[in-house]
Amino acid sequence: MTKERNLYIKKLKFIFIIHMGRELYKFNQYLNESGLRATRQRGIIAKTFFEAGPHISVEELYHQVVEKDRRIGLVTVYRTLKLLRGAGLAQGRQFGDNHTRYEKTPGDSHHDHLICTRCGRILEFENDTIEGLQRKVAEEVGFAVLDHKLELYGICKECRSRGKKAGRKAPPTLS
Amino acid sequence: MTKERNLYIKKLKFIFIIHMGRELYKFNQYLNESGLRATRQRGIIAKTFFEAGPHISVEELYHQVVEKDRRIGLVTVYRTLKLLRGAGLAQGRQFGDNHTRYEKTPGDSHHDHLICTRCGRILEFENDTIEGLQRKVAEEVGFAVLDHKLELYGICKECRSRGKKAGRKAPPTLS
DNA sequence: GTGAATATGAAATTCATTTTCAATTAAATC
DNA sequence: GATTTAATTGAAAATGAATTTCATATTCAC
Repeated sequence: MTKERNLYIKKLKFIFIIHMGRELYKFNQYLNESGLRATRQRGIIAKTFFEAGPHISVEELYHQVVEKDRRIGLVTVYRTLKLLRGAGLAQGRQFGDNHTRYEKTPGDSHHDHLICTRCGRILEFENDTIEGLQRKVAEEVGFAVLDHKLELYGICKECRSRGKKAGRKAPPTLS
Repeated sequence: MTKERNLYIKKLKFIFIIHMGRELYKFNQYLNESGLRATRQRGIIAKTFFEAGPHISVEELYHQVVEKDRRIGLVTVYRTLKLLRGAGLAQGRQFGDNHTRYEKTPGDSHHDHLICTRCGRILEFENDTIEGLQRKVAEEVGFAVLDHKLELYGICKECRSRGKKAGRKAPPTLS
């Protein structure tokens, strides 16, 4: 009976890991390798983070987490985000509004941001030519680029057409 | 006697303004136009700022200011920097180390940054081709760019050659 | 010189984030 | 399954960059 039971438990674990998702699996791997615990709270927070839209703030993530488990504290969200950063699964970004935004670390790709200063919307883009030129610029001064940030601030398409509709009036406040 | 005296005072003011420097003059203009006072503290702080090296932190600016006038408080430095920003004469920058750096707002030009993650040195660069491509990328999605930030993080020339000299040893700590 | 209103410095406060501490809990071991 | 160890948690406290409050000082128009 014991062999069958162990086999049954192994099957359960296997199904659980498959069901978990790749990023969550990676996070658990990181925890194990680092001698850290895979707690319920960390699981919920990480899962919520990986399912969240891009550029989520701590406050927002906390709200989403609390909907799943009311006992989780804000501190634990901060701590788990720090771990996710350490695991290379999350990156913090600051777009000048005092609220750090978190996004999943891209795999092998890298993207940059267009930030609408009117409505706060954040768009992503990629351009290989720009990235190549960046590398070239850096090499000219003997600088080895490891990472970069390119942020374009302006008015998005929607706000622009909204501005036209409003005519000469002040644009709507979207604070 | 009164006419000669007024003429003499006008001459003094003229010489003072010439001696002041262009940026300081602009700051004073901004203060006047805004109905704000041109105080001794603001003058010292602004002058110190305009004479300081690029990418100065608040703490550093405060230290330099205090060497000129010990009675000036840190709060006044913050306040004056805020005014300088409002006047379009200063810009704050965050390179991810929790210390806002301030630099003079460039006239009609714009520059970007190379940041050495090892020694903290910050270099500036400009590349018109990249800027043109940025504008093009944005236009493709109907985005009107007003401002941008391009930051390249990596290892500077000096740290790279220092790394070679150190051979297999850990590079020197420059914190 | 006068006086209204801005500005200052010190202390207090705010806010995003981190640390402390007592209690809880995950996971290794038996 | 029971025990043990040490990581982890949540609440409260603390940190640090930046801002606000408040009584006093100061600028600048008249």
